[in-house]
Amino acid sequence: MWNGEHILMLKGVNSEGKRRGGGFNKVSKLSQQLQELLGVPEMARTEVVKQMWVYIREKNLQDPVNKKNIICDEPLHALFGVESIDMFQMNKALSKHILPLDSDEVKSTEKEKPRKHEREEDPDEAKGKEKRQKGFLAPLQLSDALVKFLGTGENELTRAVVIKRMWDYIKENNLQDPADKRKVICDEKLKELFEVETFHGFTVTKLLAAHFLKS
DNA sequence: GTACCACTCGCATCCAAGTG
DNA sequence: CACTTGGATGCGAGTGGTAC
Repeated sequence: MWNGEHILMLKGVNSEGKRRGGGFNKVSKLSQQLQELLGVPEMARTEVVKQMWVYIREKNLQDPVNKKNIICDEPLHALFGVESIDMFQMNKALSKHILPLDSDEVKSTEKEKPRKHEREEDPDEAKGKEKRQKGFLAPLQLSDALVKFLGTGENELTRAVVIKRMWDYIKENNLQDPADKRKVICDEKLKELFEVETFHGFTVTKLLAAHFLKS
C-alpha cells in the first residue's frame, strides 16, 4: 500500500523530509460558528477538513445517492447557509470560516513582521545625516532621463525606491503582459528610457543600472 | 570574496475524500 | 491513479554598490 513516505516521494519531497512550508499547514483562526462546531479556536486548514469529515460521518450526513453530497444538519446549515453541499463546495464555503491569525490581534509572537515599516521609519535619514545609508539603501545619483521619467524632480534616490516607482508606473499604465505578468510592454516613455520594446520584470534593475550614476 | 536588501510574479506545495 | 476544490506561503528568478 501507499504509505506517507511513498506519497512524499511522489510529491518530490526528499528523504530528509525537508518539506516546503505549506500554507495548508498553517494554523488559522476559525470563525465563531466553526469554533462552536469543532470546539477549538484555531486549527490548520487540513485539520478542519479532516474534522469536518469526522463530523459528517459521525452524523451520517452523506447523501447515500451521491456521497460527494453532504446533507446539512442544523449546525452545518447555520455554518454554510444551505440545505446540502457538494464536498468541493464545502471547501470553498469553509474558506469563509478560516481566517488568518493576523485578523485577530497580536496573540502570536512572531507573525508580526513590519519590516517594511520599520525601514520606512528608519531614522537614519532623519536623524543621522552623517551616517550614510549603505549598500542597497544608499541613495544613488539618477540620470537626467530617469529624473525626467519620474517627474518628481528628485535626482537622488535609492534603488529600491526607483524600482517601486517603476512598478507603480507599470501598473498604473497597465503595461504588464497579460500572458506573463513578469513581462512588461514598454510604452513610449519607457521605450525612450530603456530603448527596448519589452523587458522582463527581473531585469528592471539591470536596465536601471544604466541610469544610476556613480557619484 | 561574500552577504546585505529591495522589487515582482509564478509555481509548487500542503491535505482531505470520492469518483471515473 | 489522476483528478477535483479551496488559498496561503516560501522559494527563485536578476541586479549591484558597499561594508565587512
